[in-house]
Amino acid sequence: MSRLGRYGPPAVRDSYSLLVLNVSFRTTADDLLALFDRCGEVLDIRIPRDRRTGDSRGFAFVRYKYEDEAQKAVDKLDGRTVDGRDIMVQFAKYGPNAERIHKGRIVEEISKPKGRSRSPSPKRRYRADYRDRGYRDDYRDRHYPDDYQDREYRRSRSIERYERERYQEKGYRRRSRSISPDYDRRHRKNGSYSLTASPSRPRDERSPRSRCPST
DNA sequence: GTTGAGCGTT
Repeated sequence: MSRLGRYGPPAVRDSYSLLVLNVSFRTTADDLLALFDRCGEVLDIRIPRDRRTGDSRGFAFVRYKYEDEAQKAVDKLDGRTVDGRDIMVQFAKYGPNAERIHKGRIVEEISKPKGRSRSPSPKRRYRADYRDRGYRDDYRDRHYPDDYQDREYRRSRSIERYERERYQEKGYRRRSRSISPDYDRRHRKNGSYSLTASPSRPRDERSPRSRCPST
């Protein structure tokens, strides 16, 4: 048991990970570090990115060293507005937290009645969904776990809507031979609109306020 | 350029 005091890298069981949801897509780990570091000793912050696009998925993982600091961060930073979005901080289902954490969702399976009519997956996703959206066979050819496809499916929903609206809008413009004068003015350089105004944003320095006051 | 329920890399 005694490893001469050398425990190696910080194990997960020795740290407490927090899940930060509702994070803006452009929020980086550095931004979160500036907030969470004030509440305690942050070991590391990881922001999972999409394997295809590489963009942030909208959530991050903040790993604290002590539970009391992590709990304080949840109580203080939970609901705080970051980058224009109110983030949601809660314990992640990982490490020692997964055994005790009841926030967000029930991890235990005791709430699963067997006698009652079980409710299987009401929504069944076929690969046709991906093909319908125009995805290549390269992606569906790979064997991903159900969890992975589930996540990808949820993410693709927003993209699907965006592409659909964009396509419909374009088709409408195309079909419409006669363009309304408003459209012409909007796309005409003569009509200076605020949309093309110089986005000179004053670099407002961040005010280092102690979000987590010392006990 | 967009979107918004959730659980992750070495």
